[in-house]
This record gives sequence, structure tokens and C-alpha cells, in this order.
Amino acid sequence: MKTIKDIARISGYSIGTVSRVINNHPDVSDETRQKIKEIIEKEHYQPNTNAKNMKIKTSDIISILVKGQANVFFAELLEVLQSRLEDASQEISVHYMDENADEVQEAFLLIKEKKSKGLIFLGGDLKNYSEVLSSYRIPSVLLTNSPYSQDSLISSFTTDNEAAAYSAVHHLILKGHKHIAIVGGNQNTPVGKARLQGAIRALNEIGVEFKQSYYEPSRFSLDGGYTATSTLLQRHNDITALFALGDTIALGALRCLVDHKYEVPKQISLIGFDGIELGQYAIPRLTTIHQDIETMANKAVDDLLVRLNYQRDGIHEIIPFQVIKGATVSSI
Amino acid sequence: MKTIKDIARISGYSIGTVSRVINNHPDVSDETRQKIKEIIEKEHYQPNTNAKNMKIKTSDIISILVKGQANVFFAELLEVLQSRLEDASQEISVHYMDENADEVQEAFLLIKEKKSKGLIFLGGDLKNYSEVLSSYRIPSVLLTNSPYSQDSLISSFTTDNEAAAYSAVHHLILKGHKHIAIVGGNQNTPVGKARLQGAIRALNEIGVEFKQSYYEPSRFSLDGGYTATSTLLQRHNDITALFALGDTIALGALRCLVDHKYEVPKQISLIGFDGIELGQYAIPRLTTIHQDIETMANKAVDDLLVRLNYQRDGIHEIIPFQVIKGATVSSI
DNA sequence: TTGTATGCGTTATCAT
DNA sequence: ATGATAACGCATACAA
Repeated sequence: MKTIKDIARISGYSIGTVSRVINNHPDVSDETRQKIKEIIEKEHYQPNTNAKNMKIKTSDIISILVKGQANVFFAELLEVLQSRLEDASQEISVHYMDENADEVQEAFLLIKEKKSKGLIFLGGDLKNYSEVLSSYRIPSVLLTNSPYSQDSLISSFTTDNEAAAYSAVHHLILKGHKHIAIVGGNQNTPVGKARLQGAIRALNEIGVEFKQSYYEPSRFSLDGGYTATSTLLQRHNDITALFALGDTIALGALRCLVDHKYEVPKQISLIGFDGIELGQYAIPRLTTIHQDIETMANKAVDDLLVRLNYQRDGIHEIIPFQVIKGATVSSI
Repeated sequence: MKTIKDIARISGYSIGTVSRVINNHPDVSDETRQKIKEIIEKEHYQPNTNAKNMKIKTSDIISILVKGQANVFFAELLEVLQSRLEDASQEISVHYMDENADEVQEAFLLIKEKKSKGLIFLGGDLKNYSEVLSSYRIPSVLLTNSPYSQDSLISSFTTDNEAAAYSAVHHLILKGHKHIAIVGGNQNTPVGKARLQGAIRALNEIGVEFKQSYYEPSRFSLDGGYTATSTLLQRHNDITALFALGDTIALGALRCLVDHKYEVPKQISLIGFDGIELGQYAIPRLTTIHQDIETMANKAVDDLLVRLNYQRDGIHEIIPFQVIKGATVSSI
């Protein structure tokens, strides 16, 4: 493989000059720059990223860490983020990680080895945000979760999951529902917990006591939603409405209800959470809580770009949500 | 940040010995190994990947290149691949790339810089598979497309897109349909082309001439399917069946048909292509062509693992598909 | 404006 | 079994 040495040899210049051309340094004569560029082109030379990363102090890259590659909501959020950052001519690199991977560890590597100048987390909770990591002074933005750490380098823009879940169930209650089951989510995650809490609060408010048997957790998937709903239907026959802790779960639930010969929403109503695009393609259209990904993404990008240039403390904002009235909820 | 030097200093051993411990070389005494490991643990030392990659001749990693992160079919295929490779205790790294990125270029980097020992391509056509790349002698497997290059290092396991599309339309024809419209896909891709060709062949076989106006291309998305279907419905009012060149497109089409007050399948039948999980959660369940991802993934992994150990030529196999009879097609 | 030399953190080769 | 040291390919401080 060709290295910078080869280009130097072929061009007759030194590797120093070649390096300057590669990195667009100003102190090279136009003629030399031109000549070297041509040779680079002709030889298909590509700088070795490993060697490069070892030398540079900081790169111009903002890294985005996405937790859970199957998460449709994150995928949609990511799309907006990418588009905004592209508008700002901001180089980015996206890193998908496993649901149960350690995002702080990953971030650490990104900073240490790829020398990212800024970080955006989609999911994750930075529970283990460490002093070491903090010592690098890299501004970060956390989306869709509240920050555990109170480090001033972190901003967060999140939906109030508790309040949103409350609204979802409240919407069902307004339609006359009382026998409401809750499906999906993981009570070991802050998000899952908050959503269930919000739902319970709405129930309690009208004097309905929440019974554990009306809740069935599930993986965040179509299949998970289907199975959990199946369990709930078997367990109780008085359910008139279902609150799914995510749209993907809701779509699994929807199919399950139909398979069990329930008419939606006539016999059983269904409301989801997230507001993913797919929900509006479902038949019937999914009623759901819409998290405002546009605003989230815009604020995240604006905040990060500012803090990249000016020393400021991170901010923490709650982004308003919205109930999308689809066709899966009806009055009792 | 701690480096191997620090660990050497702290432990009292040389960096050579520390390196040996890190890489599990046998020629270290158990006692030394133990001591050094403890220090590594205590100091939270992590080897620098950049430096490491510069030195190693070849890593033990198989890289998977996925073209188009929004592609649900690839996502499902990837899941099976990952599970199979994990069973074989095979380290992998997944790289998502843009739909119109150059996968050969990316592969080149992966081989040169991450020293991958094997490659799996999801999508892409290796049109530009170069001599340079070939000179590295890295076994590769191409899934879901036929190889352009005849390099003996490449295996491929693919669905016969032309035949499968033929079967899809033939299925509609058997149900009595003649006014069949085709929606979605990109005629600049081999896959899109093959699927359209197969559909046309089925039509021609029963003496129906294919008219261009009964075909509307689209992006590979819900929205794309919706819009293209809209166009077709506006253009013709004698359509009794729709063949979507992908399931995601089909689901967009389904929503569009319903919005236009067509009953599916009573008034208009619909068949998709791919066999993604989501299709079986749609209401009604999607009739579609199922590509056998299990077999594809199994064969890909088996073939690659064998060729990693024995010098053999790549093979090219067509994997049988299957018509899934959902509920979106009925007799006329 | 250009060239030279040093070091980044490793692995691997050659000693010991 | 362990240590010393030469690369790997590049950016950069310093020299010219």
C-alpha cells in the first residue's frame, strides 16, 4: 500500500510538505500543492487513519452514539440530527452499540482514540460518566433520557416520560376507559419506569387502583408486544383499553388484538408511545404520544455547536410532547 | 491516559512482557501474567486501538458491511448472521454505509487499517472490486446481489430476483388478475431491474403487454410506496392488483390503498417482496415473496469460515425463495 | 516555502 | 521467560 513516504518520493518533495498538502495547511506554494495533489489522486493515496489518529490532538468530528440499532425512534431522531449537522457542514460519525453495552466506555474510546470534539448520545443514561471522561472537557448532549450525572459538560433534551405517559392514559380515561392494561417496557430502565409511573398516576387520579397483573413487560419489539398482549388478554377479560409503552410494542399488540378477534378500537382501544412514522401507516392509524424529534434534534445541534465554541455550562430542557389522535382509540 | 509504558513501569516488567500478557501469548510465567493483569485491571488500562492496528498483520475480525441503515431486510439478515457468527465465537464488527457510498472503498479501508480477515457484504455489487483489493487475498461473501466481479475470493448467496418477481406476478395472475401495476424500486440498481424484468416476463407470458405507465419507481420507504401508489391510482382506474418491489414499499402502498377507500384484497390485491417480519404484523397480513434469510446466513457463515482456513475458490449459489400467502391477495 | 527529525502506543524480532 | 529496540504511517516543532 502507498504511504505518505511514497508520495513524497514520487513527487520529489518531503513528507512534511506532502502532509501539509493533505491537511490543507496554508504554507505551501500553489504550484507545489497542485503537483502533490495530482500525484495523490493518481496513486489513489489515502492517509492511514490509525497513524493519523495517533498524532492529532483533536479531530473535527462529532460522534453520535446510538444505543440499540433496532430502535426505530432513535433511527428517526438520528436522521434529523444528521441532516441538521450536515447543514452546519459538521463532520459526524455514527456508532451503534448494543442495548446493554456501556456507552460511557464507548464514549471514552471515541474521545481518546478518534479524538472526537463533541458527543451526542441517543439513549443511555451516563450513569457511569466518570471523572476521567469529564477531564477531557468534551461537550456532550444526551437525548431522550435524563442525565444521571450533573457534570456541567452535559446538556440534555428529553421528553418528560412520566407526564407523557400520564397524558396517554388520561386520554383513554377521558374516553371513558377504566379497565386499562399496560403493555411492554422494561422496569429496569429509567424510561420504562417513568412511563409506568405516569400511567399509574393517571389511574390513581380517578380512584382506580393499579394492579400489577394489568401490566406485562416485554422486549421492545413487535414480537414482544404481541406476546405480552396475549398474556394480558388471557389473564383478564375486562380490558377495554391498552397502553403500550412504545409504538413498536403497540403495533405488535394491535396484531395480537386482531388475531384474538377484537375490533380496534370498537372493542379495545390502543394507544402507543413515541410517534414513529410507521404508526401512521398502520391500519388503523395508531393513536400515540408524539415525541418532538425535530425540536429535540434542533436544540441538541444548536446547543452543542455553541458549546463547542464558547465555554458554557450544559443546559437541561424538557421538550413538549403531543397526543396524536389516530384511529385506535374510541369512546366506551 | 495510561499507556503500556505506564503499566510496564508500575509492574516493574518491560513493555514487551506487558504486551505479551495483553495479547495472551503463552511465553509468560503464570505469576507474571497474574501480576500484570491485576495492574492492568487496577489502572483501567486499555490498549490504544490505533497503535495496535498499525502493528498487527491481521486481526481476527470479520467485518460486515451493510449498505443502507434503513433497510429492514438487511437488519433481519444481519441479526441471523450475528447470531451464527457468535455461535462460532467469531469476533465481528458491523459497518453501516450510505446507500450510495462505495462499498469497495470501504472494504479496502477495513482490510488495510483494521486488518479484517474476512468480509461479508449486505447489498452492494462489488462493481469496482479492484485488483488492489484482490491482492490482499481476503475471502469475502456477498449477500442478496449477484457478483459483478469474478474474483475467486468472492462467494455469493442470493435470491433469484427475476424468478422471484416472476412468481409474485404469476401468483396474481393465477388469481385472475391482468391489470397489474408495479410499484417501487430503482431501475438503476441490478436488484430493481431484475425484479421488474421478472414481473414483465410473467405478464408477457399470458399475452399482456407491459406498459411503462403501469410502473412507478420509488424510494425504498413507506413514504415512497405511498406516493408512487398514489400516482398509479391517479393514472389508471382499472388496476386490480399491485406488485410492490419491496415489503416496506408494499406497506406504504397498503396504507395508500386504504386511504383511497379501496378494500384490500377485495378490490385491489397486493403482493410484496422480501418477507420481513413487519409484513406479518400488518393488517391484513402481507402476501409476499420470502427470501430465505436463515439459509442465506448459514451458508454465508459456513462458506466464509471454511475459506478462512482452507484455500478454496468462492462459490455462487441461488437460495430458493417462497411465496408467503398472507391476506392481501384474493381471486378476482 | 520546504526539509528533517522526533514521537505517538503498539507489536514483533532479536537478544539474553 | 523476559528485555531492548526497530518499525508502523503520520503530524508537527524546529531548522534551513
